[in-house]
Amino acid sequence: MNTRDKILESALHLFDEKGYHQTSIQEISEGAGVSKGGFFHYFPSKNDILFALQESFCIDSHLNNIEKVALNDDLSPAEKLHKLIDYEVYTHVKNRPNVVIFYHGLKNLSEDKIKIIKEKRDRYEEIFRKVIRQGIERGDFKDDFDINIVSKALFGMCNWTYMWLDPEGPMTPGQISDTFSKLFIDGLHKKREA
Amino acid sequence: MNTRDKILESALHLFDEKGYHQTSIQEISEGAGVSKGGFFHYFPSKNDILFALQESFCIDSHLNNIEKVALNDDLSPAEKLHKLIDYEVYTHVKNRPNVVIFYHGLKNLSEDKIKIIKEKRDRYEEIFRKVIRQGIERGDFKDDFDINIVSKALFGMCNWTYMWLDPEGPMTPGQISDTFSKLFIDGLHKKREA
Amino acid sequence: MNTRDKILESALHLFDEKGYHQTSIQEISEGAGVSKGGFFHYFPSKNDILFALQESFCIDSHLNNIEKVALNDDLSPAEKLHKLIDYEVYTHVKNRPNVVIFYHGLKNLSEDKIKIIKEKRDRYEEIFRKVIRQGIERGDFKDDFDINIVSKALFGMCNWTYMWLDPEGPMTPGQISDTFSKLFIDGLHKKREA
Amino acid sequence: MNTRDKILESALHLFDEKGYHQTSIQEISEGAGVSKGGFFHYFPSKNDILFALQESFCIDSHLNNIEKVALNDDLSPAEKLHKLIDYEVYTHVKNRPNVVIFYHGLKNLSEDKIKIIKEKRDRYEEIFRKVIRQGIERGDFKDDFDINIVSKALFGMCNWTYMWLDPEGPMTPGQISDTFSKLFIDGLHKKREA
DNA sequence: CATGAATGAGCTTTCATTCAT
DNA sequence: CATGAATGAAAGCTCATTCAT
Repeated sequence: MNTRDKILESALHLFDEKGYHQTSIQEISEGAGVSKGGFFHYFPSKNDILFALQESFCIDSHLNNIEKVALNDDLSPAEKLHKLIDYEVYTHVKNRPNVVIFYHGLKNLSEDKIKIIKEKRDRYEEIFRKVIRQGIERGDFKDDFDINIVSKALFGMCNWTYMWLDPEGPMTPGQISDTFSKLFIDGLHKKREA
Repeated sequence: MNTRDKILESALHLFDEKGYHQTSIQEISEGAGVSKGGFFHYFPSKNDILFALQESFCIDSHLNNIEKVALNDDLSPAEKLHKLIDYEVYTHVKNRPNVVIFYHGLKNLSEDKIKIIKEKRDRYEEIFRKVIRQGIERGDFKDDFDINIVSKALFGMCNWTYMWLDPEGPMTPGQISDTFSKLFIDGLHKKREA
Repeated sequence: MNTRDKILESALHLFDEKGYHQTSIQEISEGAGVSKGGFFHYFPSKNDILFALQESFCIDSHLNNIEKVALNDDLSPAEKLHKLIDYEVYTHVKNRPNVVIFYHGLKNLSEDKIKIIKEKRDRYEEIFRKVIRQGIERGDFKDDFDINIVSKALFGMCNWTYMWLDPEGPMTPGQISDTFSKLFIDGLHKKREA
Repeated sequence: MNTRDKILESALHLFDEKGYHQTSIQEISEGAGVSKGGFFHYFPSKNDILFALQESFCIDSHLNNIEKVALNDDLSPAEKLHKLIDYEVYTHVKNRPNVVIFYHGLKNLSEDKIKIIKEKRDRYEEIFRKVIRQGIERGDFKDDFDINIVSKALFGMCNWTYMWLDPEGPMTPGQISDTFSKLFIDGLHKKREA
């Protein structure tokens, strides 16, 4: 691994553990085995490394992955949603540090960088909303919901995992996303009237 | 309002806006109309004010309020849950600054203080879990769920609101908690087989 | 002398000796017998102390002093000029550090502060120009000169002293300003044709 | 232009614009189109480039040029002085950056280098003093002046131009040196008694 | 010749905290 | 009670310089 990546990795874990502002460049450098001056050889400022981390995580590959699911019309909306929830929970568990930074480091970026990240985030959410919309239009899902609130509910359920889920613990992402899916999709489905 | 409370309020809003570490005692003092030296008359350290805020929010009144609902056996588990979700969303919207500090300021406290807060938080969650358990035992709710995951899903849905809900915006807490309740409780209910 | 003044004095002499940028706040503080933190108790930034020095020197008392000479019509323009040159040289020799900062520290100030200082400087020069103009109008001085160039020549002659005059050396300000006056005023006077 | 000269030129203009200490080797290198490492191939340290600039300007050609004037005995002392003042003002206007560095960069050199430069500067001034001495000895100039003060007055007048003269402005060096010459030489001449 | 990675010392500034008054 | 002077540690960052390639 090259020095630049060592610095990125060191920063990633420290930002996750202690937060952006509580992490000093001193610590990042030490963690990467470089001098403080060395840090600035690769990143013009502390803020830039935060942005680099945001970008490296919220890469388009994630968007592509979920888009592929959303466009696969061999699947029903409910099945799509199940897969998306799987993907979401799995990604969160496997990339906890990135997720924490993604959601809580945003406010430490400059206006224009925030805009860039927020746009990507919104394109991401839109894919979920679209699938829910499909389910409603097909008559599978209840039609008296505000799609926006529903999607926020879904993201809350999934994203909150980083607050309580111990990646070293016994629960697997699969168990969790199964429960989430059943709960959420059943909640969404129209009741089958007797 | 006495000086101590003025300091607490000033700190509360600054911690919410800028975060604990990004807020200086200088600013807190100015916001409260005291000198920097004055601050230390009321709180032995910056950290103590954070703890004071945590305690003042997670006071037992909240616990009492939701316990009263949980113990009111005129209500079915589903009805109880609806009321609890209402309470949760409403509390979050009306006390956003406290909530933010409650969830994200925790890591800035010392070990022993963290323990005190976490215990209260767990007693709170236990009330929700108990109601869900009642619903399962009564045969209303599905019985193939891990209660812990279900309650985490519920809290995620509700707590995440502070990440997206604009208290000045057009959506009312009522709208949101209604959607959340319907979604969640329907998801929980056993399907009525045809 | 109070702490603030000690800091100002320490800075004044260091800025003179080594220049603004080559002087660290560390050194200023040490020279004043304060901690580095103490410096910032009195001045919000390094730049502010430079401005404070500029202002404390280019106070209006200087302007008033030379204006009094310029307006005293018991004196001929030549006599006024002699007195002004005396004042100029004397002030420069007695306040060398201030003068150096006044002329060479200007570029380190922010735009708006530069403007404030430059205005005062121009009001100062205008008084000299006015006296020269009087001499021309009275027919004492040559009338084929650009007053602006003449006044710049005068200031060059006088101000350059800080580059070569050793205040501890044997030459007195009086000697120097006498030579300057005779040289300059004779050069200005119309030749008495034979 | 070879790389070494490109570096020198880049440094010259940056030192003039921003001062020696405010200019980084980074900037000099960029301005010259070399890498930072490349800089150190041509100059062992930042200070050496300053000295190189001093030397390259205060080269002996200037000394030779004015010496030629001083030794040309077809000219009267007054005529010599006029030509010297012309040369001085013209050189200053055409080489402002060098002049600034020459006068204000001196303090950033080491003791021994300062000595070398100061000696050259003094040989330069001595030529002016010699011409003034000739004028006195020939009975043209007043004999009650300290030659040293007079020559400093002359240099002050001429050198100060870099503080106020805009090379892009409307005034030509010729206009200025004419005024300076008339002013100074008339001031120096004995009055023609009626 | 030339590069750019890497260093270490130093800079300005912030800030929680102490303490004499 | 309350102030504000004063401190010391640490922060983010700059920069001249060295050196392996």
